[in-house]
Amino acid sequence: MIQRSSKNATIIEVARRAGVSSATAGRVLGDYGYSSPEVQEKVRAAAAALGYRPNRLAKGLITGKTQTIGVVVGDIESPFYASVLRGIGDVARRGGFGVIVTNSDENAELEREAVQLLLEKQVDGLIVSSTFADQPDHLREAVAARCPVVQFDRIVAGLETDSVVVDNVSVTRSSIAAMIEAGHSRIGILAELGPGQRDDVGSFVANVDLSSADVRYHHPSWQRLLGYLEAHRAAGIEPDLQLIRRVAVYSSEAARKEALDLLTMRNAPSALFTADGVMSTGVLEATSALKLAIPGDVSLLCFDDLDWMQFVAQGITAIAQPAHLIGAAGAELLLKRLAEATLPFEHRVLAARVVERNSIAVHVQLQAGRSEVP
Amino acid sequence: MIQRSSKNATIIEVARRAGVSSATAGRVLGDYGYSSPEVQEKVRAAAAALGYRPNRLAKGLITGKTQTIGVVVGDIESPFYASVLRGIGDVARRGGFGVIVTNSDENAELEREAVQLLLEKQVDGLIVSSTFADQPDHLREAVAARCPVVQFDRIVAGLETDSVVVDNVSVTRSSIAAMIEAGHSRIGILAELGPGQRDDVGSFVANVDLSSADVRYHHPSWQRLLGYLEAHRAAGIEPDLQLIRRVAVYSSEAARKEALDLLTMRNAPSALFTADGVMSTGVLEATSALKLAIPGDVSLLCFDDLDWMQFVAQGITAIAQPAHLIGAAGAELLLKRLAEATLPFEHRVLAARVVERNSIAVHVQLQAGRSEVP
DNA sequence: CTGAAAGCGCTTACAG
DNA sequence: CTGAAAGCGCTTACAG
Repeated sequence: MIQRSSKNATIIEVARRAGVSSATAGRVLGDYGYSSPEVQEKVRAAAAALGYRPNRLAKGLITGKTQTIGVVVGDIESPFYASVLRGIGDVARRGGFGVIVTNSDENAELEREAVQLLLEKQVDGLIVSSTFADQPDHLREAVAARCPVVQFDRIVAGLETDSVVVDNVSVTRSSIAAMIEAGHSRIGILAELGPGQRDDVGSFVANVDLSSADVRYHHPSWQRLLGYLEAHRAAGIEPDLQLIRRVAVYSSEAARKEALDLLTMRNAPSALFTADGVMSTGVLEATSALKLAIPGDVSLLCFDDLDWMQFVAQGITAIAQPAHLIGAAGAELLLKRLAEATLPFEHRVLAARVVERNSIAVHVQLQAGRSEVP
Repeated sequence: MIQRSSKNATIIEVARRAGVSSATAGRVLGDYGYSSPEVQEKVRAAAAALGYRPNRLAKGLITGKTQTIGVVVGDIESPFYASVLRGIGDVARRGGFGVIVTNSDENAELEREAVQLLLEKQVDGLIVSSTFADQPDHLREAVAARCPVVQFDRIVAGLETDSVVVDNVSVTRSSIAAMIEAGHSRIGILAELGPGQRDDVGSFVANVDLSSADVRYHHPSWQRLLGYLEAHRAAGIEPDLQLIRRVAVYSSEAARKEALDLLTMRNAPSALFTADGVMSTGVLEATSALKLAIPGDVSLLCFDDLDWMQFVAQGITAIAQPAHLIGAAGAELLLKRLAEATLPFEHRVLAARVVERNSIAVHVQLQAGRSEVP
């Protein structure tokens, strides 16, 4: 009969009931050290009778391991982060780890507080999409405290951590190349291009070294711009700065305005590339206001970190980040490092998938030419 | 100068450096008991110099409080649960709590393991959407171990817990009433109606006591059927069992088949009510296959626990659960109980919102009549 | 207001 | 293979 008392039985009580020392009871219950089969049976019986439940706090205090991963995301409500968390959670469960999740709201101070809390809770490792560009002191502290960190989506330079990102440059390059091949020569790009770069777009376009390793530290939307530029240069098309729209803030309202301006300009683009889901939403609002059909009047290719399914449902080609895999890969890297601290740091690059409706290839779906804007 | 050593300083080292006892250092750092201003200053300086970071494991072990909430959801990737988690996370942060999140995949065994893990980690309380109908032993154990539980979305009967749910019956009743008022007399309903009821639909319809308090323990889709029934009875319409479709599984594929059958039956309904987002997806696939317009040929009202925005974007009226508020309310209830264990248990019922595009009212948007099915 | 001592529930050397 | 003792990093009575 399992005892359902209010306070949980301890190893000492189990030991007393089994007639052994607490060290021995600990060995069989904690599954370490040696113990004879007879003793094991007695202890387990006593534990079951008392409804013994191990206290992981005490174990963590003594072993220095809590079997807990701390995660910092921008906003758990965003489909991208939710999916990443799913991937993390699956791998963590298999490894017997718990996951503490915190939202940073992409806010520096909240991120710092979150990391602090997680370190105080003695997490074994941290998986973070950091909002910091220059001052990642809190992450340095974590590393210094021997708490391994895995970065994903965005990478802060100069930290000794593993990382997982999507190959933004190459997947954008090949997708834009397909648009060009389909007959588009004037392709607009709408991207946040917010943080992480001091340059204005013009000097970025003029000066960026496409072969530099620093590209990995650019924020995703800048990397996507890079892929856009590479595709144009490969095709011998000089990119028109008028077609490159920096929305600067992560807001569909701002994107809508920029898109309206882009679509009604003289010599308007025949196709649009949006660097993320919020930008896409802005474009859809703009085309709806202008009564333009998509696809048809305008071809749209959407790099989506939000809910790409809704775009695909509308016949729009979307580049879907493997968000679930990002999380799983991050957690795998972390668990690997927890198992063996001496591994060299790993920078894992995942390929995004191009997703289309009815399996129509990108270059088929895209059409050159569009009707006049009213 | 902050020391960045690999192992963290303890209260004992801070005390030594400050020239006080560890008890005193603990008092000022832990913000409890008395200490003179001079001592406080010395201790704080020493702590800063050593880069002291409190170990919450040790504190938790001794106080019995970890400042951690455990949450069990079906799937963090679902927009409904993600939003609930956002609400929980916000309230938890304000209260200085961390949140450990686990996915049950609506699987009994995984849910049991998750709760077990959370209890071993000594969470202060649990917020759970349980998949269990009859055997919530794991939740009983939690309550017995003085770990307060808050249930949401679905409620298991017979547990001494707080709970937060949406008022499924009344919001469905009034929405269906609006459909009836708009001229629909044959309204189809597509609902999972899976777990939690032994009855078949016919005997449920015949026997259910609408005024019974047990209604709160029905699963959401059964409650929504109840609202559907109430609206019909209030309007003096005898519900046609042919129009009530039990999909039984939570699958859009199954919903699509059922919807196809419903829409092509003799005397087909002029309007459809779908009890959740997966059912809605199935209906949209079916109407698309039949080349029916929505709204127009068919009026659709969707009770959505998934991403209602995409339905609204298509001009469909949706009933949106206040998922964010569900989470916040759940966390608030929990924190309240943690502060004062003797409160009576609370069953909080939130009203869902009816969301429409362009503020068109439900009864305007719904139109009677539909074209023939090919 | 401060300190010495005990203890939270475990695990870890170290003897036997 | 088992037990007595020490200790993880804190907090809590209890004296002073």
